[in-house]
Amino acid sequence: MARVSDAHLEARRQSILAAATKVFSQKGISDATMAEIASEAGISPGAIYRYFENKEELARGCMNESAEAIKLAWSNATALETSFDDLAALTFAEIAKPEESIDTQMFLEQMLIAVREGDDASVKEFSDEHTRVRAGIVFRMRRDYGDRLAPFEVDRLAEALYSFYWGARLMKLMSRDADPVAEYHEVQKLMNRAFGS
Amino acid sequence: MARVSDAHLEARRQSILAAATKVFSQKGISDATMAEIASEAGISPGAIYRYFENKEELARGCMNESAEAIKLAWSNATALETSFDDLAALTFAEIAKPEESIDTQMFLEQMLIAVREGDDASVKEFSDEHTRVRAGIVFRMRRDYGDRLAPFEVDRLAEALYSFYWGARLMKLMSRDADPVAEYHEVQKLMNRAFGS
Amino acid sequence: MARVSDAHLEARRQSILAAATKVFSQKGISDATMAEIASEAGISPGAIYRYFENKEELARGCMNESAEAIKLAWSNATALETSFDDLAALTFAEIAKPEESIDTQMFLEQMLIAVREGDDASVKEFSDEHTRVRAGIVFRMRRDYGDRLAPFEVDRLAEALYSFYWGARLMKLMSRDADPVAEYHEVQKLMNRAFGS
Amino acid sequence: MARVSDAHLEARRQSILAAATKVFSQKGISDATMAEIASEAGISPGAIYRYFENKEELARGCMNESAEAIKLAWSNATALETSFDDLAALTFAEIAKPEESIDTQMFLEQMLIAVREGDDASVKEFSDEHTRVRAGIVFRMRRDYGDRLAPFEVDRLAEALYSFYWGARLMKLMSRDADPVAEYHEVQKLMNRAFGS
DNA sequence: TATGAATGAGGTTTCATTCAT
DNA sequence: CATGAATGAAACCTCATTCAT
Repeated sequence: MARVSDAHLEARRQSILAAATKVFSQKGISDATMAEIASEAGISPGAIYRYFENKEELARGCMNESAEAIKLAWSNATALETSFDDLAALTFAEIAKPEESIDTQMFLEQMLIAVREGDDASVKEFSDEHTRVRAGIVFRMRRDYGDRLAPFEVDRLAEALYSFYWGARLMKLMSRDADPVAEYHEVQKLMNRAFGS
Repeated sequence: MARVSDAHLEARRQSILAAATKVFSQKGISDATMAEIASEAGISPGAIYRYFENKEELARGCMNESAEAIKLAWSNATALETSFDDLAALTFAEIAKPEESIDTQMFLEQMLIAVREGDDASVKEFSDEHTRVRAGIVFRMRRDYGDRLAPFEVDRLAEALYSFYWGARLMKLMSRDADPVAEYHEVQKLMNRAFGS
Repeated sequence: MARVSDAHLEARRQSILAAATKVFSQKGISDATMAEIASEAGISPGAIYRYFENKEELARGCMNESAEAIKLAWSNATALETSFDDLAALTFAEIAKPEESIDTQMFLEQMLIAVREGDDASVKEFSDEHTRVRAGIVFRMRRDYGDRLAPFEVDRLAEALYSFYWGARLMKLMSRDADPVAEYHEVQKLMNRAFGS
Repeated sequence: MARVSDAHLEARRQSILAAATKVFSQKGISDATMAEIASEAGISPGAIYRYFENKEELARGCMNESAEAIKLAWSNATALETSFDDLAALTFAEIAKPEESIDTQMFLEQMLIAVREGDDASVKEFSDEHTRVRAGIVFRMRRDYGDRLAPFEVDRLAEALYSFYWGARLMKLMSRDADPVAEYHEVQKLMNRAFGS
């Protein structure tokens, strides 16, 4: 079965990742078994090890690539023309999607592991990403609201908004009734009135 | 000998819970071992089973009892005289304390487990508690801000504030630089301006 | 089954070592399985790990303690009054015993492993022991043969005799017909004539 | 295409054997992997199976072919004109070469396996070879020393010398400081004096 | 009632071997 | 003929739980 195309290999890698993500989010990383992931992926346990060094690396590979677009947009990299408000609305709309739950779970679990183990490198990775996103928030707020932000410490306000974002993800994970879009709508009103509009 | 025994038993139960909470939050529930918890509690592994049916029940027993005071205060049960703003300030000050991290971790892990396992009973427990706290927020906001809340859907606003609270806990867990008190201060300004004050 | 006497524990440790030695010498260290050793010792696989960190340490624990007496005797430590010739005769008589085979096998295997892995610490341990024994040979030869050794480099002669000793063990391992005692008898004659008697 | 193919095949077979010998002596037969041997040989794991039935046969194929010349010389087959002393000196000089270590290791490991497994056929093969070499020693000693050997049981003396030879190989394996040539030099003096000369 | 030695199922990982390409 | 991806049977080791003391 040698000399399989690179595309085939990549496809298999992805199918393992998909299977792993599914099983990890159902059982948790520790309690998920490689055998179950293999079975879910339709291969043998040993085969996984041609694609991933070990369980830990497989788990790392499952890390949230999905919300990549949103993260990129905020990180100043793209979507510079989009208004703060539009991008925020889009972001909270994204959370509301049910498929986001798995990513939220994976993120939380990986984050908990990193925090527990004092894995500073991983924690810093999370942290840096947050910093970039918050910088994007600050940039857009200043651009869109200008002097009206004068009474605020914009950095901390951005931090609060980012906290709100993650909290909303968390609440959505726990409760189907949570409505991130509606929540943001109220915060939006709050800001509009506070900034004078 | 009954009552003395009972006191003893309860004390030991608590010491096991304390040890378990410490170890669980360091290693995660799955990776923590009963032997390590026993050693931390200064007893033998076998003894734990006199107090808890098994590891799972022990983990359940570790559920965050600590922020009980704050939760009670919001749940309308007490502190009725305290203003929304004061109670909120107090609440965010509480998060900032380093010892809160362990509770945050325990909560997140237990919540993740409940979500994964589709353990609706546990999820509902979390949910109900959130509902009570949100009701407390709504009650205090209405009382303190009255008509000025007219443009808002207060329930959703309370939901947003509660999301913000949890998000702030999450951020604090990941980063020592996170400053929940400062974050809330900005949100406070936001509300003051939005509600006219 | 707690609070077992230290004697009981030590007895179990010894029975594990005996079982391991048997299985290791039958299958080789790599191919022996912990399950088989456990079964041979009449316990469960897990129990072994209360007595030995892992398979490697167990193998180390099996190292030849049996010929200890002979080694000590040569190492100048004791038996100072015994003549070179008597001690040598005793030593080769020891090799001839069938139970020595297992020790020879264990020694060779452990030595091969150490050499392969470049485990200098272990190799040095073997080496140091050899050095001590050779020093004992030299000491006794000088004492017993005095000036008659003048034409010889006694250190190298001792080295040769020690090589001969190990070679005789090796031959005995491979062939039941090998007769270390008879071999030594010829060497003895060689020495007697060479040293003038 | 037959003959060209055959040459090719034989060349590849030899390169696999060389690779296997190297890896086996580094890791031990059990711990060496077919993948590593293949990689060392510059081919794919699957290809090995065209040349060798399985790992065991490959290991058997690695058996010491190197010291063949020396073994042949002693086995009376050739070098009949060489004196005992010259051939012995040559033999011990050979051991001193560093590349001999690998053969010594391979021999010991294979021998250990044969002994363990009660593989009488293999053990007999070793044994027969030893018998042939010892016969060569006896032949040459009688020829060169004649009546002066009268006081000795020449067969056992030859056995002792052969043991010494293997012991010297063993010592050289363990210690760079071992000096088989110097060892033999002392034994030579021993014999010269013992045999009168 | 507490102890801690023992159990044994089960998890991760390795690797000889096969076989589709 | 060669390749190397895949298999799947074990192996080592862990640890929740039990129970004799």
